[in-house]
Parts: sequence; C-alpha cells; structure tokens
Amino acid sequence: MPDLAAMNASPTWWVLGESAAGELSAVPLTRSGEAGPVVPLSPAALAEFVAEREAAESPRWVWSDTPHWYPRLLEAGVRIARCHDLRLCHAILALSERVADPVPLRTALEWDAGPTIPVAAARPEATLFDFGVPAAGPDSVPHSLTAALAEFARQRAAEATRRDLGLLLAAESAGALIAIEMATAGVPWDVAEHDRLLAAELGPRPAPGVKPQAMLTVGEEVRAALGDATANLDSPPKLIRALRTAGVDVASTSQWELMEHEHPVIAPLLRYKKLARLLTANGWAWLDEWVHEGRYRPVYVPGGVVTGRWASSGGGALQLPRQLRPAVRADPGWRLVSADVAQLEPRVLAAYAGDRALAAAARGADLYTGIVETGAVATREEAKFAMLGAMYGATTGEAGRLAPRLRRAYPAAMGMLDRAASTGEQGGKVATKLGRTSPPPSPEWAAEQSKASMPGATLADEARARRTARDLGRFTRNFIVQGTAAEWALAWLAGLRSRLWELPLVTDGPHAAASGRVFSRRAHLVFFLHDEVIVHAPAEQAEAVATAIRAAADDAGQLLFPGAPVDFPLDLRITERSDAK
DNA sequence: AAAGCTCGCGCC
DNA sequence: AAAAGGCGCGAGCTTT
Repeated sequence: MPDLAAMNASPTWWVLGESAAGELSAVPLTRSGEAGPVVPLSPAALAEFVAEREAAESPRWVWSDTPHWYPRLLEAGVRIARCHDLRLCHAILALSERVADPVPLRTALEWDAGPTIPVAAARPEATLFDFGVPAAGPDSVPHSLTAALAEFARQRAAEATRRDLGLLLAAESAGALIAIEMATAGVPWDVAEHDRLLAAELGPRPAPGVKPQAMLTVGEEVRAALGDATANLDSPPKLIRALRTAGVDVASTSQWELMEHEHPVIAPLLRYKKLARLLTANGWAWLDEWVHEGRYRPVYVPGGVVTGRWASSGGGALQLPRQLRPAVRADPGWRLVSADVAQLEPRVLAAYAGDRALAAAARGADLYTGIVETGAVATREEAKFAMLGAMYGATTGEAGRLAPRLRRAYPAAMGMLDRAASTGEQGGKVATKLGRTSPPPSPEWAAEQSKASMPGATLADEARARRTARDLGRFTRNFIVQGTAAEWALAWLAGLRSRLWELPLVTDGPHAAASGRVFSRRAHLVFFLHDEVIVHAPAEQAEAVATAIRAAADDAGQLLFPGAPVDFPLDLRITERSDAK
C-alpha cells in the first residue's frame, strides 16, 4: 500500500509549539479534534519525547515550519515518519477553492474511479491569511502552540470545504521532511575530483582576484581577434560595443546570437564565456562555500515554485551542471543509486487527461519513439519538439507547425491542455491532479484586460491585453502538467523514503562518513531534482535500493492515477561515481 | 554602501 | 538549431 495513503489515515496528531522565550510544548489531538493536556518540554527533552511518541503511536507531528523543527530532531538522532507542515499546507489551502473543477479535467478521466468534485460555493470561514506570509524563511510564520493550534483548526475546517486535498497535503509535508533530511545527509562530494575538473578547464586555482590562466589566455585570443587590446569581456554592454567596432553586429552577447555570426572572435569568445560561467557558478569559491567535509549541502525549498516544484535558495542544486556530476562520489563501500524518469511530463499528461492513445505511445521505454510509431510525426526529434511545444504553449516554429497533428492523434491530452490555456486566458484558475490550484491573475493583469475591452481602448491596449492573456494561458497550460508531475515526484520521493527506512541498518560495513547520526548506517536520499533522485547506499544494499526506487515509482503512478495504463519507466544506475549523461 | 535591476546561462 | 513553461545565481550596472 502506498505510504501516503496510510499517512493520510493517521489517527492522531501531536501539535508542537515554541514560545518567544523558547519554551517548548506539545499537545495531543484526537481525530475528532479534542485536545489533551499540554506537555511542557525542555529543549533537551524534545527529541526524546518525540522519539517516544513516534515509537508508540507514529503520530503526525503538526508544526509551524519544518526547517524550524526538524533539524534539531535529526541532530539528536530522531527521524519521524510524518508531519503536517502548517506553512506549506497553508499556502496550498489558501489558493484552493471548492469550485467545479477549475478546468473540467476530471471528466476526461476514463479510468479514474475517484470521487467527482462537488460543486458548491465556498462558505465564509475563518480566514487562512491570519497565519502570516506563507513564504520560506526564518520566523516567517509564528511558532507558538496557540498559533499552531488555531491555524491547524482553520486548515482542518478549510479542508472540509475544498476538494479532497489530503494526499497533496501529506505529500507536501513529506517533501518538507525529505528536504531537511537531504540537507542533513548531504551529497557525497569528491572535492579532489572537482578540483581536477576545474584545473583541467581553467588551470590551477589562482590567487584571489586573479583570473585563472585559461581565461587569461583565451581572453587574449578574443582581444586579438577583436583588435582591441583593452576590451572588457565581462561586461555585456561593453562587450557588445567592442564586437560592433570589430564588425560583429549583435544586439546581445548571448551565445545563440553569437553563433549566428562568422568571425574569428566567435569561437574563442564562446570558449571564454564557458570558462567564465564555470568559474563564477561552480568554481573554487563555490566549493569553499557549499562543500564541507566531503558533503555538498544545497538548500532546498519545497513548494518554492507555484506549480509545486521545489526551488532552491543557496548552493544551486537546481543548476548543478552535468559537467560536475563526476564529483558526486559514493563513500568507500557505498554506492550511488541514481534514477530518473524518462519523459515524466508527457506521461503525466497522458494519465491525467485519460488519453488512451498517448498512454499507448508511452507504453515503451521511450514515449517519443512511441509517438513516431503511431504515425503522428516522422522522427523522434519532431515528436519531442511537438510534445514539449504543446505543453509549453509554443505557437510558432516547428512545434507550432506540428501541433495540429498531435491534436488529431491525442485529442484528449491536447484538449485538456487547450482548455487549461483557455481558462488562464480568461483569468480563471486551473488545478493539478491532487488539487494544487494556480494563483489568480494579478490585479494589474485584470485591470489591463478590462481596460482593453472598454470603449476608447487603443489598439495598443488591445494588443497588450491579448499578449498578457496569452502569457497567462501558457502558464496555466503548463501548470497542470508541471504541477501534476511535481506531485508524482513527491509521491515517488515519499514512498521511496519509507521503503528505504524499512531496509535493515548496516551494522558491520563501513558507515557513511559525514551523513549525520540518522543516516550514516543506512541507505538515504541525497539528491532530488524534479524527476531524478540519487540514493547513497551501502554497497550490499544497492540492489535492494534499486528495487525500492522502482516500487516507489509504481506506487506513485497508482496513487495519482488509479488504474491508469501509464507506466513511468526509470533510467536506473548503480555506480560509485555519478556520470554526466 | 546597500538594494534592486537586467543579462546571460545552468538545470528540469 | 528551432521556442515555449518553471526556476537560481553571479556579474555588471543603476538607483537610493
């Protein structure tokens, strides 16, 4: 049984609170909402108390903000199974509405036996906005027991007036736990290998304030080709002027524009830009700041993107260049078990829309080849461009040209995308499969639209309104796919997390050096990026971990799309060193 | 000097 | 290669 469903059926809660003076307390809540006696806790007693209750009844811990509470538990060696993160759940509930499905999406589901969405106006209720700004950051929400109890009560009441959000709230909260756990464990990082990579590209580490040798050399080549010995290559405006003086007529210094020109300066300049990027984004300064004791610890921000994707704020986990992947290296006696989902988003689209033809194309390991085999388009590349274009709202170019053929071949999937776009263009909200709702358009957007429809509107007003309407349509079109894919990934992660916890503790093998008390002797998640995970595992458990990753993917598919004939094949590797693909 | 902006480019 | 959705981050540059 998928773990999230079990989590959703949790019978009891413990609500944690912290006063401004740092005094801690806990209150048990029954399923009917009855509170038990308040248990005051000293800071030293918190972890032990949590561990006891966790072992006895495996409750759901209700707290203000996972980054505020969980690190101290992990530090004390206490891992919990589930929580309810009030800040994250607040953000979901505050946007959600009980409306006829914001896009009539579920009507397209042929195989979903789930409940239909009741159509009823939302009742007036205690506002969810009392809880402060639902943004990430220290103390962006109150941590007191009083505030937590009141907010939790509001959220329970709000849940009752909205579509069924239990799974989404459980998944979002599980993600919050995982983000902290991954930060605690860290990605095993081979600093020497990273340094070798840097040295091979840039030359040895220069003194502070000095450019690496390779950049100096290539920079001179660029200046020679420009015929300008003092050209500044690091300032785009100055570089544009230098290029123009040398006869290269560019409007920007972006690489795709540069590549359109034939000139001796182009090749060395592109090379220079690559080196500069490597140095500034992932050079020695990055190593010093983000890798300590052989562990890379970026800061993940679960729910940081409106679609439900995670964001990051520090360390750049979302932009880790493929070039640097070889620096990810398992500890001695350990392995990296890496997996990513092939074409997650179109598969999610097929399942969500109940598109049997697209589901059939997705049956094999490669969805794009499947599309070609059904005869919709001629080549795999065409299939990929057409599909991505359809999900992102491309109207011109190759993707726009191929769109009608996809519409004929996959009417359910394309119809759902088109309806989501149309809803957005009219200022409406759309929703993901588990019920995450798109944000309403800004007041400025609405004002712009109404202005354009008033008498006296200029052609420019109308053109601008049409453009911003289409922009919003492209956003809502993509929202339903990106957001539902994020939900699939969360379910995958959460299921994997509990499966990993069920693996036996390693007692006699080598332990993971800097992974924290909880994870040094067991397989643990260390990296997540939209549709990809890396687990750091004792070598003898690597196969079991691979099985767990596959099983969790199957569970996630069935949890989101019960009965859907859409599979989510994984590209799975067991290695000592992560490789650039 | 700090804050906020755009540009360019890395990831999915 | 192309063109579209979502991001973070560093650099230069401008504003406060």
